[in-house]
Amino acid sequence: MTEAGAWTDERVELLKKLWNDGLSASQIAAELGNVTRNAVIGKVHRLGLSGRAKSPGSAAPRPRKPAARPPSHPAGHQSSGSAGLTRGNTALAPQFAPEIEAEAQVEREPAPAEDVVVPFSERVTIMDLREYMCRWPMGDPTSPEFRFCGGRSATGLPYCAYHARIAYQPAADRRRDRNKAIRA
DNA sequence: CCCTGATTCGC
DNA sequence: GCGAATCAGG
Repeated sequence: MTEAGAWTDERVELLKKLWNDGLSASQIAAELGNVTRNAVIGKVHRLGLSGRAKSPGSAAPRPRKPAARPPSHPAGHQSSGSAGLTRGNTALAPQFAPEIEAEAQVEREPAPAEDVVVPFSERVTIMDLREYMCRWPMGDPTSPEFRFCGGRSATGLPYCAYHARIAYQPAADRRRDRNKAIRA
């Protein structure tokens, strides 16, 4: 039986596929199993796959990175039960170019408040809004009862995963979560 | 608060 | 080669 944390050809190929598909390192790690997102990223770099969705024209400035690493190496604290690598599996937004209608004037629907998807307890006012909270508007902004979704927003997104989908509605809906029943 | 990839460096 | 720790950013 091969080691679970070994990079076999199959795993490497799956890694390439998923990485090329736009999945995040943590998602790939969760999909592969028994590996951390760091391991995935490390392997990705080692394979030379780094820089997936970066600006090709602009060379990323890579000055110096002190990377001060203290001596003590605790290491080996991957709790979360045993093999359950299911922490923040937040859906990330695919990198698609926002369609801009320069000629046609598209009627903007006044973003129907999907109060049904967000419990009242989760809603927040602008006062309680944090950077990591979904800014999906709910209700009439002029109303004192105006609230925001307040859900956990994905990285770099103003909305939570759910509202991000509604807001952008990508042409090609990328399947995010896959039913992984293989967890015997 | 949460996450993302990038990099370093001991193993 | 591997990946935890760390950095830097969103």
